[in-house]
Amino acid sequence: MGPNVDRRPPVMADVARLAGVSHQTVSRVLNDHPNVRAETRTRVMRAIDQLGYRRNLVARALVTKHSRTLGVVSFDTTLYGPASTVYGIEQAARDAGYFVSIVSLRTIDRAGVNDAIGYLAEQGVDGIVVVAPQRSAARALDDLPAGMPAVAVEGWHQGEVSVVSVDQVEGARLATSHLLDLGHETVWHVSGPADWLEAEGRIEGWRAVLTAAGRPVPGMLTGDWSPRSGYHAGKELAAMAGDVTAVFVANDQMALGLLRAFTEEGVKVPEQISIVGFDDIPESEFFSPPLTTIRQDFGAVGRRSIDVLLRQIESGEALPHERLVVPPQFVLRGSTAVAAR
Amino acid sequence: MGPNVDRRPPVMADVARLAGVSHQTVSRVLNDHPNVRAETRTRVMRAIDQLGYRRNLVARALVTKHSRTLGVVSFDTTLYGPASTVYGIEQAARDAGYFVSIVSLRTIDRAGVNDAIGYLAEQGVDGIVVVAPQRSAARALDDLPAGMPAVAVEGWHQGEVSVVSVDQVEGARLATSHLLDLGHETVWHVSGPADWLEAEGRIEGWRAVLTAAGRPVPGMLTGDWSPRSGYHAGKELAAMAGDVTAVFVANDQMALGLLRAFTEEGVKVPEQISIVGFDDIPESEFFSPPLTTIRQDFGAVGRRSIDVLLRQIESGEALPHERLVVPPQFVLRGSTAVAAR
DNA sequence: TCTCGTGATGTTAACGCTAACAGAAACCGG
DNA sequence: CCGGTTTCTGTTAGCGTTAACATCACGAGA
Repeated sequence: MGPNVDRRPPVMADVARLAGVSHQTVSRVLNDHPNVRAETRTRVMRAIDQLGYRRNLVARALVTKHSRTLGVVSFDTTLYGPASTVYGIEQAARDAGYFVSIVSLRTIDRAGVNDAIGYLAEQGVDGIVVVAPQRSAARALDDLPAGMPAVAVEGWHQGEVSVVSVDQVEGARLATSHLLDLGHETVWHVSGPADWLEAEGRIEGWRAVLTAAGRPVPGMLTGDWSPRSGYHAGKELAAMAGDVTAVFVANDQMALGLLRAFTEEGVKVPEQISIVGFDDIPESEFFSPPLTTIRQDFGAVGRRSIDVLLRQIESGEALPHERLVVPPQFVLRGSTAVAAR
Repeated sequence: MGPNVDRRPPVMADVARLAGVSHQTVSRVLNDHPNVRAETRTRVMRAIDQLGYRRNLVARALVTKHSRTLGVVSFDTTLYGPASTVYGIEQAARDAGYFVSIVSLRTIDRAGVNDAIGYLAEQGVDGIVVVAPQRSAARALDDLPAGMPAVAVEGWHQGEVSVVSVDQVEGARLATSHLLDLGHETVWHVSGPADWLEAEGRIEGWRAVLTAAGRPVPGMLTGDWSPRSGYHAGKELAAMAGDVTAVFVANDQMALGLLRAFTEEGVKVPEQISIVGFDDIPESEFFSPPLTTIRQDFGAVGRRSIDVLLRQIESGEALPHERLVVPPQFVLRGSTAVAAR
């Protein structure tokens, strides 16, 4: 057989031998070190692609102490919100030259988040993004490994890490005010599950607007984000037909469930009841009627969180904790109308 | 200050010193080597959590040549299908003790997929899953680094890798046959974009059933998976009202667009036109009317692909290429009805 | 001409871990 | 009670890279 009998992938020393230089010179070429003669550089480059050499980032990470990998801990990345956020994170990270290692938790609790963070730390990530939309999960950030740069997304504002999130309270304000402006006496709310920070923020904003306007605050229905739970809430609301004229639903999927229930019960939207959702999922525009909703810019959240994290990593120091808020946007469509009188 | 002045994280040697053993013994404890005295083991364990020691998997990977990390290359993980598949992959991988490093491509072409695979290879992943739903992307698998275990998901059946996918052709058959069984003369089709393997499979199954039944094959409309493109297709179809009585739409999101267009044009579903979708996204059950569709078990696809990949990795050999097919499932709901006569 | 700085390269020593071998202690049957 | 096996532990040598320092050649300024 020929000279390369072994199928072992080439290493730096092989390239060096072929190019007639030392392995350190090869390293310098690869890392764009300035002090390399142009001719030497091309000779090395030629050797590199003659051998099909790829550098071993594991070995590199061992000596530099930087893996250029970021860890992401998330929850049910099947949902539109988390999926979009993680996508934004991944894009931003890759643009900055970082890899992303993901752990998607099935259930989200402090222990689970802690384990995930632990694994990622062992694996040598340079920093961690935790998408922690639940209070219990957010608390896990209190016991991060010392010195590990981290950022929370949609998390809690208190504690030892920076947080990036959409302004949920403001979004709920926009939704509720819009309905009040249309002349509705008050606005009902179908909320997300307890313990979810987003659900809490939306409740807070909704309640604040009603209170400020001196309106009665109706009892609240609680769902679990799923269309099915929205459907059940819709059935209840339909039974109270006359009383209810406006509903702010904590996400678009539940709003779809409401729409379905109302259709079945012969309640007309927006003629009898106005509905505002939250998220602006791609489907919302094509509901019947098209859904008025609050858009969250998940991509921006992902990008901002990587900004914050990389600033921490690259400074090497423990920077003061920031709280970045991405504004939500009101999207007017066909599910809301002036209150009937 | 006390004895640990430096904030450098502890290494194996520190544990060894504290436990009064050699670092190798610590390694043996960590790797569950059988030949360690019980008492020594507990002494080491005590030292480990006294110091808060975590092993450095980078160093470990350098010597073992295994990172226990899998690479995943995917495309637009914001869509329900890819998101669910990636979720399934991640779950299965973690259950098997592997990490997952993800690259989400913005646009999917051969060069992009190749780059992604290259990065992952440098990073030292033990194997790669490519979610390659487009012909062009699937072709990138032809030039994988030699000896790199890999599996394609929703990919092409030909070439040098194993493939796991849902049986698209069969799904389309189920949809089309159902409509024919209801007495419709023929079935129209709104397909996915050209070059997508799933779109092609669905067209093939649809056409096969019509041909086999001796029915005319109507002209086909082409969308891009988005609700909006379905909406446009719906407008066209509505204009041909009398002629069209049944439509098989290549995914649920486009079906939603059709539904919206039909509502606007006063076309009643299912009374005037029956519709079958594809995917069974969580929203479909709450469309108006609830959508009859074909369910894809994305989770199963993810799990099977990890099975195949790990078998390759752990055997260490180039196994024969498999083609695993996950059956689709017909879901009857309210958007289809017996043909009007 | 001599020195000194600078640029280009080479040499050596880590990084933190596991593999491979070596040695010591304990156990066994004849 | 002795050779041989088994069980436990230690020592040494890498894995493939970069950092730090050493070396060498060359040209500029005195």
